[in-house]
Amino acid sequence: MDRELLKGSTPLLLLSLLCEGPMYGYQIIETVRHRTGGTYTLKEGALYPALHKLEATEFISSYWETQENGRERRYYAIQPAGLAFLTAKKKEWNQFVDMVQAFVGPKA
Amino acid sequence: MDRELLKGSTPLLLLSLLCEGPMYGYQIIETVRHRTGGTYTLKEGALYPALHKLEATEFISSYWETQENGRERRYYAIQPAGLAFLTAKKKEWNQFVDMVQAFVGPKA
DNA sequence: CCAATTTGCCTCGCGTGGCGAGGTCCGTCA
DNA sequence: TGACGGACCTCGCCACGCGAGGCAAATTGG
Repeated sequence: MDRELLKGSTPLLLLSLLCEGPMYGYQIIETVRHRTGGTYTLKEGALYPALHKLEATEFISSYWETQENGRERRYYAIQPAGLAFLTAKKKEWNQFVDMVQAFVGPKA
Repeated sequence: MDRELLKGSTPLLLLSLLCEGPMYGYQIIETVRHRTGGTYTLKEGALYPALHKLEATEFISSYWETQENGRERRYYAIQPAGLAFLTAKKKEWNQFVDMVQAFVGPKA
Protein backbone atom coordinates (compact mmCIF):
# COMPACT_ATOMS: atom_id res chain seq x y z
CA MET A 1 0.00 0.00 0.00
CA ASP A 2 1.42 3.32 -1.10
CA ARG A 3 2.20 5.31 1.98
CA GLU A 4 1.34 8.61 0.33
CA LEU A 5 -2.25 7.55 -0.10
CA LEU A 6 -2.51 6.90 3.61
CA LYS A 7 -1.57 10.40 4.60
CA GLY A 8 -4.40 12.16 6.29
CA SER A 9 -6.54 9.08 6.67
CA THR A 10 -5.15 8.13 10.06
CA PRO A 11 -7.30 10.41 12.24
CA LEU A 12 -10.36 9.18 10.38
CA LEU A 13 -9.41 5.59 11.04
CA LEU A 14 -8.62 6.14 14.68
CA LEU A 15 -11.76 8.06 15.51
CA SER A 16 -13.86 5.50 13.68
CA LEU A 17 -12.28 2.69 15.64
CA LEU A 18 -12.64 4.46 18.96
CA CYS A 19 -16.32 4.88 18.23
CA GLU A 20 -16.64 1.22 19.04
CA GLY A 21 -15.15 1.72 22.47
CA PRO A 22 -11.89 2.59 24.18
CA MET A 23 -8.76 0.89 22.94
CA TYR A 24 -5.06 0.98 23.66
CA GLY A 25 -2.31 1.53 21.12
CA TYR A 26 -1.08 -1.97 20.61
CA GLN A 27 -4.62 -3.20 20.38
CA ILE A 28 -5.39 -0.69 17.67
CA ILE A 29 -2.46 -1.87 15.60
CA GLU A 30 -3.46 -5.52 15.97
CA THR A 31 -7.08 -4.80 15.24
CA VAL A 32 -6.25 -3.01 12.04
CA ARG A 33 -3.84 -5.71 11.01
CA HIS A 34 -6.38 -8.45 11.55
CA ARG A 35 -9.35 -6.69 10.02
CA THR A 36 -7.45 -5.94 6.87
CA GLY A 37 -6.18 -9.47 6.66
CA GLY A 38 -2.66 -8.19 7.12
CA THR A 39 -2.64 -5.95 4.07
CA TYR A 40 -2.36 -2.89 6.22
CA THR A 41 -0.25 -2.53 9.33
CA LEU A 42 -0.55 0.74 11.15
CA LYS A 43 2.98 1.75 12.09
CA GLU A 44 3.82 2.86 15.59
CA GLY A 45 5.59 5.91 14.27
CA ALA A 46 2.33 6.99 12.74
CA LEU A 47 -0.03 5.82 15.44
CA TYR A 48 1.33 7.31 18.62
CA PRO A 49 1.95 10.82 17.32
CA ALA A 50 -1.52 10.80 15.79
CA LEU A 51 -3.06 9.64 19.05
CA HIS A 52 -1.26 12.31 21.03
CA LYS A 53 -2.34 14.97 18.62
CA LEU A 54 -5.95 13.90 18.83
CA GLU A 55 -5.68 14.04 22.58
CA ALA A 56 -4.09 17.48 22.52
CA THR A 57 -7.07 18.76 20.58
CA GLU A 58 -9.50 17.10 22.99
CA PHE A 59 -10.94 14.82 20.37
CA ILE A 60 -10.01 11.84 22.48
CA SER A 61 -8.98 11.31 26.08
CA SER A 62 -6.69 8.75 27.65
CA TYR A 63 -6.33 6.88 30.91
CA TRP A 64 -3.99 4.23 32.24
CA GLU A 65 -5.42 0.93 33.30
CA THR A 66 -3.60 -1.74 35.24
CA GLN A 67 -4.13 -5.32 34.18
CA GLU A 68 -4.32 -8.28 36.54
CA ASN A 69 -0.70 -9.13 35.87
CA GLY A 70 0.34 -5.65 36.98
CA ARG A 71 1.21 -4.26 33.58
CA GLU A 72 -0.25 -1.00 32.38
CA ARG A 73 -2.05 -0.04 29.24
CA ARG A 74 -3.02 3.36 28.02
CA TYR A 75 -6.56 3.44 26.77
CA TYR A 76 -7.94 6.09 24.45
CA ALA A 77 -11.60 7.05 24.32
CA ILE A 78 -13.44 9.30 21.94
CA GLN A 79 -14.84 12.61 23.24
CA PRO A 80 -17.91 14.54 22.12
CA ALA A 81 -15.77 16.97 20.15
CA GLY A 82 -14.10 14.01 18.50
CA LEU A 83 -17.44 12.61 17.48
CA ALA A 84 -18.40 15.87 15.84
CA PHE A 85 -15.06 16.04 14.13
CA LEU A 86 -15.47 12.49 12.92
CA THR A 87 -18.78 13.33 11.34
CA ALA A 88 -17.20 16.21 9.46
CA LYS A 89 -14.24 14.08 8.45
CA LYS A 90 -16.48 11.36 7.14
CA LYS A 91 -18.29 13.82 4.94
CA GLU A 92 -14.98 15.10 3.67
CA TRP A 93 -13.82 11.58 3.03
CA ASN A 94 -16.86 10.76 0.96
CA GLN A 95 -16.42 13.93 -1.04
CA PHE A 96 -12.84 13.03 -1.65
CA VAL A 97 -13.63 9.53 -2.80
CA ASP A 98 -16.39 10.74 -5.09
CA MET A 99 -14.04 13.30 -6.53
CA VAL A 100 -11.29 10.86 -7.37
CA GLN A 101 -13.80 8.28 -8.53
CA ALA A 102 -15.15 10.85 -10.96
CA PHE A 103 -11.78 10.93 -12.67
CA VAL A 104 -10.52 7.40 -12.47
CA GLY A 105 -13.92 5.95 -13.14
CA PRO A 106 -16.08 3.72 -10.92
CA LYS A 107 -14.58 0.72 -9.21
CA ALA A 108 -15.85 -1.99 -11.50
CA MET B 1 -10.82 19.66 1.22
CA ASP B 2 -8.16 18.51 3.60
CA ARG B 3 -4.84 18.69 1.84
CA GLU B 4 -3.45 15.66 3.62
CA LEU B 5 -6.09 13.44 2.11
CA LEU B 6 -5.04 14.55 -1.35
CA LYS B 7 -1.48 13.45 -0.92
CA GLY B 8 -0.60 10.66 -3.22
CA SER B 9 -3.76 10.93 -5.25
CA THR B 10 -2.33 13.42 -7.72
CA PRO B 11 -0.50 10.98 -10.00
CA LEU B 12 -3.65 8.88 -10.13
CA LEU B 13 -5.70 11.89 -11.13
CA LEU B 14 -3.26 13.11 -13.74
CA LEU B 15 -2.79 9.77 -15.44
CA SER B 16 -6.53 9.20 -15.47
CA LEU B 17 -7.09 12.55 -17.10
CA LEU B 18 -4.37 12.08 -19.66
CA CYS B 19 -5.99 8.82 -20.64
CA GLU B 20 -8.61 10.91 -22.35
CA GLY B 21 -5.98 12.61 -24.46
CA PRO B 22 -3.07 15.06 -24.20
CA MET B 23 -3.57 18.15 -22.09
CA TYR B 24 -1.52 21.12 -20.99
CA GLY B 25 -1.05 22.28 -17.42
CA TYR B 26 -3.41 25.16 -17.24
CA GLN B 27 -6.05 23.13 -18.98
CA ILE B 28 -5.72 20.37 -16.43
CA ILE B 29 -6.29 22.79 -13.61
CA GLU B 30 -9.33 24.28 -15.25
CA THR B 31 -10.74 20.88 -16.15
CA VAL B 32 -10.47 19.65 -12.60
CA ARG B 33 -11.95 22.86 -11.27
CA HIS B 34 -14.94 22.64 -13.57
CA ARG B 35 -15.61 18.95 -13.22
CA THR B 36 -15.64 19.17 -9.47
CA GLY B 37 -17.89 22.17 -9.55
CA GLY B 38 -15.15 24.22 -7.99
CA THR B 39 -14.79 22.16 -4.84
CA TYR B 40 -11.33 21.12 -5.81
CA THR B 41 -8.69 23.29 -7.38
CA LEU B 42 -5.45 21.62 -8.29
CA LYS B 43 -2.69 23.96 -7.23
CA GLU B 44 0.15 24.84 -9.56
CA GLY B 45 2.68 24.08 -6.86
CA ALA B 46 1.35 20.54 -6.81
CA LEU B 47 0.66 20.09 -10.48
CA TYR B 48 3.88 21.03 -12.20
CA PRO B 49 6.24 19.11 -9.95
CA ALA B 50 3.98 16.08 -10.27
CA LEU B 51 3.91 16.39 -14.03
CA HIS B 52 7.68 16.69 -14.23
CA LYS B 53 8.13 13.71 -12.04
CA LEU B 54 5.82 11.60 -14.16
CA GLU B 55 7.77 12.67 -17.19
CA ALA B 56 11.09 11.84 -15.57
CA THR B 57 9.86 8.32 -14.99
CA GLU B 58 8.63 8.03 -18.58
CA PHE B 59 5.02 7.62 -17.55
CA ILE B 60 4.10 10.61 -19.64
CA SER B 61 5.82 12.61 -22.36
CA SER B 62 5.57 16.28 -23.27
CA TYR B 63 5.80 18.45 -26.33
CA TRP B 64 5.42 22.13 -27.01
CA GLU B 65 2.76 23.26 -29.37
CA THR B 66 2.44 26.73 -30.82
CA GLN B 67 -1.01 28.19 -31.04
CA GLU B 68 -2.25 30.39 -33.87
CA ASN B 69 -1.54 33.50 -31.89
CA GLY B 70 2.08 32.49 -31.50
CA ARG B 71 1.92 31.48 -27.85
CA GLU B 72 3.16 28.12 -26.68
CA ARG B 73 1.63 25.40 -24.59
CA ARG B 74 3.23 22.34 -23.18
CA TYR B 75 1.13 19.27 -23.75
CA TYR B 76 1.49 16.09 -21.77
CA ALA B 77 0.56 12.67 -23.12
CA ILE B 78 0.40 9.33 -21.39
CA GLN B 79 2.92 6.65 -22.33
CA PRO B 80 2.55 2.86 -22.33
CA ALA B 81 4.46 2.59 -19.07
CA GLY B 82 2.14 5.20 -17.61
CA LEU B 83 -0.87 3.20 -18.63
CA ALA B 84 0.47 0.14 -16.88
CA PHE B 85 1.30 2.19 -13.84
CA LEU B 86 -2.18 3.65 -13.87
CA THR B 87 -3.72 0.20 -13.83
CA ALA B 88 -1.66 -0.75 -10.80
CA LYS B 89 -2.46 2.54 -9.08
CA LYS B 90 -6.16 2.08 -9.65
CA LYS B 91 -6.05 -1.29 -8.02
CA GLU B 92 -4.19 0.17 -5.10
CA TRP B 93 -6.69 2.99 -4.88
CA ASN B 94 -9.61 0.60 -4.71
CA GLN B 95 -7.90 -1.41 -2.02
CA PHE B 96 -7.27 1.73 -0.08
CA VAL B 97 -10.86 2.90 -0.31
CA ASP B 98 -12.19 -0.48 0.69
CA MET B 99 -9.85 -0.55 3.63
CA VAL B 100 -10.91 2.81 4.98
CA GLN B 101 -14.54 2.10 4.20
CA ALA B 102 -14.28 -1.03 6.29
CA PHE B 103 -13.53 1.10 9.30
CA VAL B 104 -15.61 4.21 8.83
CA GLY B 105 -18.51 2.22 7.49
CA PRO B 106 -20.14 2.44 4.06
CA LYS B 107 -21.05 5.79 2.55
CA ALA B 108 -24.74 5.76 3.27
C1' DC C 1 16.80 -21.07 34.88
C1' DC C 2 17.95 -18.11 31.32
C1' DA C 3 17.15 -16.44 26.63
C1' DA C 4 14.22 -15.06 23.19
C1' DT C 5 9.91 -13.41 22.06
C1' DT C 6 5.89 -10.70 22.89
C1' DT C 7 3.51 -6.93 24.82
C1' DG C 8 3.45 -2.21 25.31
C1' DC C 9 4.89 2.45 25.39
C1' DC C 10 7.51 6.00 23.12
C1' DT C 11 10.86 9.40 20.06
C1' DC C 12 13.60 11.11 16.28
C1' DG C 13 15.46 12.00 11.65
C1' DC C 14 14.27 11.34 6.96
C1' DG C 15 11.81 11.66 2.67
C1' DT C 16 7.77 13.17 0.34
C1' DG C 17 4.18 15.89 -1.25
C1' DG C 18 0.85 19.72 -1.16
C1' DC C 19 0.55 24.76 -0.45
C1' DG C 20 1.20 29.67 -0.69
C1' DA C 21 3.72 33.01 -2.55
C1' DG C 22 6.53 34.43 -5.64
C1' DG C 23 8.41 35.16 -10.44
C1' DT C 24 8.38 35.63 -15.68
C1' DC C 25 6.68 36.25 -20.36
C1' DC C 26 3.25 37.43 -23.72
C1' DG C 27 -1.27 38.45 -25.93
C1' DT C 28 -5.54 41.10 -25.68
C1' DC C 29 -8.52 44.66 -24.74
C1' DA C 30 -10.08 49.07 -22.84
C1' DT D 1 -0.36 52.34 -22.00
C1' DG D 2 -1.63 49.60 -18.51
C1' DA D 3 -4.29 45.98 -16.57
C1' DC D 4 -5.80 41.48 -17.03
C1' DG D 5 -5.56 36.70 -17.96
C1' DG D 6 -3.23 32.74 -20.06
C1' DA D 7 0.66 29.91 -19.35
C1' DC D 8 4.81 28.29 -17.55
C1' DC D 9 7.64 27.60 -13.50
C1' DT D 10 10.35 27.44 -8.53
C1' DC D 11 11.09 27.66 -3.62
C1' DG D 12 10.58 27.43 1.42
C1' DC D 13 7.37 25.78 4.77
C1' DC D 14 4.63 22.38 7.04
C1' DA D 15 2.49 17.95 8.02
C1' DC D 16 2.65 13.27 7.78
C1' DG D 17 4.07 8.41 7.50
C1' DC D 18 8.10 5.46 7.97
C1' DG D 19 12.05 3.02 9.66
C1' DA D 20 14.91 2.54 13.20
C1' DG D 21 15.79 2.93 17.49
C1' DG D 22 15.07 2.77 22.68
C1' DC D 23 13.07 0.98 27.06
C1' DA D 24 10.74 -2.09 30.31
C1' DA D 25 8.04 -6.02 31.91
C1' DA D 26 5.57 -10.41 31.18
C1' DT D 27 5.55 -14.80 28.90
C1' DT D 28 7.19 -18.74 26.70
C1' DG D 29 10.31 -22.46 25.58
C1' DG D 30 14.46 -25.10 25.41
